[in-house]
Amino acid sequence: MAFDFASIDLPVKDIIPEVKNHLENEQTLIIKAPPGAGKSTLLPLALLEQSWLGNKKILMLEPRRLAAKSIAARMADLLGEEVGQTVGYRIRFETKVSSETKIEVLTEGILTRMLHNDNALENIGLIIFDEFHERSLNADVALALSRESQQVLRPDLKLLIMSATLDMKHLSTMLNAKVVESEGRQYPVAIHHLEDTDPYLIPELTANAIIRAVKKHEGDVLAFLPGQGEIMRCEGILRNELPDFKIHPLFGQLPQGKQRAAILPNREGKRKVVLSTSIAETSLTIEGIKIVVDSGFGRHSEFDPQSALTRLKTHRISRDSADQRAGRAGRLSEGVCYRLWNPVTNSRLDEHRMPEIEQADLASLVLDMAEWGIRNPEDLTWLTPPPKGSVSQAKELLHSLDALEHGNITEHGKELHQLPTHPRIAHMLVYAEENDLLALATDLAALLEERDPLGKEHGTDINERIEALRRYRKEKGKGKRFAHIEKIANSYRKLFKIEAENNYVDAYETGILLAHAYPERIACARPGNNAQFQLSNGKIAFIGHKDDLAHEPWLAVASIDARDEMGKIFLASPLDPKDLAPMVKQKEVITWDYRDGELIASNDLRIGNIVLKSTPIHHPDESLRQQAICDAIKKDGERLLDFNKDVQQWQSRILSLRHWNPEQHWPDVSTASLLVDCEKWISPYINKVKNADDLKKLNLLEILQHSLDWEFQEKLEKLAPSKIKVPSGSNIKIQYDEKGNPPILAVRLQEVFGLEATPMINNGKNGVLMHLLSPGFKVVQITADLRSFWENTYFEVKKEMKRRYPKHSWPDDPTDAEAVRGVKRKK
DNA sequence: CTCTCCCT
Repeated sequence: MAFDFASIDLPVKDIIPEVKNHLENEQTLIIKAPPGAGKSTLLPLALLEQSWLGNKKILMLEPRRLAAKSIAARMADLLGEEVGQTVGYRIRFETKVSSETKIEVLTEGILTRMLHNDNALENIGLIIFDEFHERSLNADVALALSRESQQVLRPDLKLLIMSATLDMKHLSTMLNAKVVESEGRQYPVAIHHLEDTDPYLIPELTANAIIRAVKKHEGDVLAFLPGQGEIMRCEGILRNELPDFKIHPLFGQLPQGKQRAAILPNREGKRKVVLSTSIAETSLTIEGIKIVVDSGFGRHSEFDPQSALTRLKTHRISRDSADQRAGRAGRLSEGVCYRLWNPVTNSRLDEHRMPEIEQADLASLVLDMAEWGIRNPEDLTWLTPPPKGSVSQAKELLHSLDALEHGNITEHGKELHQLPTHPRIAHMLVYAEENDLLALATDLAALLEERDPLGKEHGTDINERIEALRRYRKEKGKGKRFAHIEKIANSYRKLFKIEAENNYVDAYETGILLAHAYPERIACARPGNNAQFQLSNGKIAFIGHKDDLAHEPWLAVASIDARDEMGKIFLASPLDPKDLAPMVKQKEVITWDYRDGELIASNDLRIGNIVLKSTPIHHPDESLRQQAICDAIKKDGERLLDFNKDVQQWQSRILSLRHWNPEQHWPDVSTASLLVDCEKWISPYINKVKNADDLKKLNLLEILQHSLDWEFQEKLEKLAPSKIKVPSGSNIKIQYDEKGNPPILAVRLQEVFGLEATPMINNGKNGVLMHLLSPGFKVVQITADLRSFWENTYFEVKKEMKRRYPKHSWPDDPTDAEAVRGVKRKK
């Protein structure tokens, strides 16, 4: 285990003494180091023989399997050893460690597993989080859990967080940790901002920028575009415009051979242009790039807790992503980067990429926590807490899979948690085990977890993929894609100790398995709507007209993009409705029909939102009826109820007081919060309501006034009156602002003759903003200080008014004159 | 009728 640091020249070497020093005394430390500093290989080796480590091990977390393996290999190489001796690695279904191993490189999800087996991580002395700036869900979970372990069980456990660009302040405050900063090894990159692109013109404008850049500069080009579609269009343009260049697309779905061709230096001696998705930002490195062209857009999936579906979104990238992309031009020598956005847009970019936890499916996380005995993930300390909506969706799903009961993990839930996969797939595997369908389920699990091995031209039937996988297995075929999937399927078979099956696939068996993994995605053809389906979660989805599955009456959907109006189905299987019998529920349903604006009550047989049979009910249960009305109000109350001007003023009066006098605790009567809690105030008034007309007729102002405590009602009239009496005798309505801005009193100038100063409200604490109007109700002056107006500006205004309204009275001393409503003739 | 990336 001899290792000579003197022979190595990497920037991170300079900070090693400082890091050692801090770790002597501190439990948690942050290292900020740009890529290329050498931190991932040198630091763990440098820390091996620290006395505080004793004979405990170092764990280092990596976001990707490939990185975990190659970093372990590099470290072993530096020690002159094989992987598995001093340095080993663990990724899912693959472990290379021995009793000698002191440094284990893991992918991030593995740590959570290890923590479950040994909460205290007894033989671990240090956990290193590499590439923490990527903020993957698993890294955030790993940090939260190891912090918990450090605080509760293992005060001697040390944590080292390494990151390239990150919100260091937030991180170091939250972890109460010092930051050590290292230089990078990076050549300067000259950055040029061009004009903003319209997202629809990305391929054309990127192509233009590339064509101009290759004329001005030497070297190969790497361009970042959001996705496959844009890459193909850009490629088409460049093939015509730059015939002497080698053009390489690069994205995840591309076969491995073509990916390699894009990454490796080309032999033909032609200059090269690589058109890539964000895959080249972190996962793949292309050597020899001197020019980066960045469209400024990327694509990512967003989880919608409402439907438990994800959707792909095209978004502007964050500044740290943009910097990382630009840095790709400066790895070997000086470079240049063209950005398709202007300096103003640049100043408005988000600083950091959004942490995955904010927009991910949290089912695994919530099950993990439940296994730890943590009922609410919010109870842990998070860098970014998991969003409430996603947490409650996850809980709901886990309850429906019988993994949780009243928030606690069940025996079935523990069984699911044991399996190294998403709870949905685990649930499917357990069902398969009980129904003798495991061989099929393991093939299916592997296919569901990985990228679709077949292209779009193959349609959406997942059974075609299973058959292709089985053919591959039987014929010992080639093809990297199926090799990868077969490896995972095989790992699952080993787990369950079963043999592979290579015979034909019963599509209905696939269907019922999928229906167990994705019960809310059971789909029933919509009568009369070709290739459209009603999903059990309420959503409508469509499939290509020419697709083999387009005419199936029932589908079990595996993969779907939520879209806005209608989801698009990517993978599914035919389904035999007879198999669904155990999932059919009888339910009395009362719903608000938004189209006709009335309540409908029926006794239904349903699978989620798919109605199999419906019998009308004439006298529905009163409490269900009321609940249905309240649900409708919650969803669409702003339209269903009569929020007229008077109601709005009442709301603004209270909201203003809420701002002005926080110590009085005025209730939040904004429309949104009223609707959320509508049961509390509207219930007594809706027992006769049957339809939209009845709702509209409710006197909302009266109802809301009654909902207020008597004390508040009185105070409201005193502190924020709805009207003010002016000298002319008119009662003028005050226009309050819901944000607490000064309320407006719009009144004709002549009606306030004799009023010396601005009227005050809220016990004399707040003045109104006077909009003084001409006799024709045009604003002639806005003032918060009436006295000053009379003394200064009035005479100017008077001149103008006299000219335009000569028949009216415009006295010289307005504070002493008689106020008038209409025309008062001059004497 | 636009499919990013990654992980137990």
